[in-house]
Amino acid sequence: MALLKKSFYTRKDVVQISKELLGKKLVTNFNKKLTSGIIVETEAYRGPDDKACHAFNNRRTPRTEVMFHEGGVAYVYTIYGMYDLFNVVTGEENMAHVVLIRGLEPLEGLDFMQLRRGGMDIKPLLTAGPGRLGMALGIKKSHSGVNLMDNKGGVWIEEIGNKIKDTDIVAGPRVGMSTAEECSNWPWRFRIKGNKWTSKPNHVEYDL
DNA sequence: AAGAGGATGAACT
DNA sequence: GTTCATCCTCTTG
Repeated sequence: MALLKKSFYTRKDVVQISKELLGKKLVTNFNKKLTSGIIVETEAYRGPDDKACHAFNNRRTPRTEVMFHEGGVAYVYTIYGMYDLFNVVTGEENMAHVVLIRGLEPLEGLDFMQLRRGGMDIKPLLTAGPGRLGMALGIKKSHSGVNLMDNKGGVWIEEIGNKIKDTDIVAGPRVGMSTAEECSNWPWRFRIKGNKWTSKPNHVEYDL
């Protein structure tokens, strides 16, 4: 097992990190239930100048506080009352940069994922979409702030030598940005081209 | 195949 | 009281 190191997470360019997270292996291990998958879709959020980010303009609240932590921890929050979305905190301390994980290709613990998803068949709907993959992996809001660079918190990310080339990545606008105006058009949503385990594109996408 | 509406709760104003 | 970085089910064509 090769855990991603701090030097990966603390770089300044959250968009670059978003692209590099594609092809990495995300693992959870709660109560001896090991589940894992390849990250196939990500979305970048940049606090200081990104209206779509919870921490826009460096706004600190009890919820966003963890985003200002040094890179390498998890940021998890509940949306619409029912879904816990998993984000990776990046950048140096006091930089509110995060990457939302939106799609996962299942690798291990498929049976646990199915159980957590109500006995659903093994098909893309099992883990395509941030709410779905959070549920399949058993990630909850209480995991916000856990360290991703060791396996003590039950959540971590591994390097498995699966390098994704720029030509295998497509970019597109982000989702759910009704109040974010011009920021909603920033092409900061990345997916592995042709991968079936991602959520559906909502707009035109283009090659890098 | 595509769209509408409901479920549901925490954070913020 | 309003706002959500969502998902699921039920409807229509």
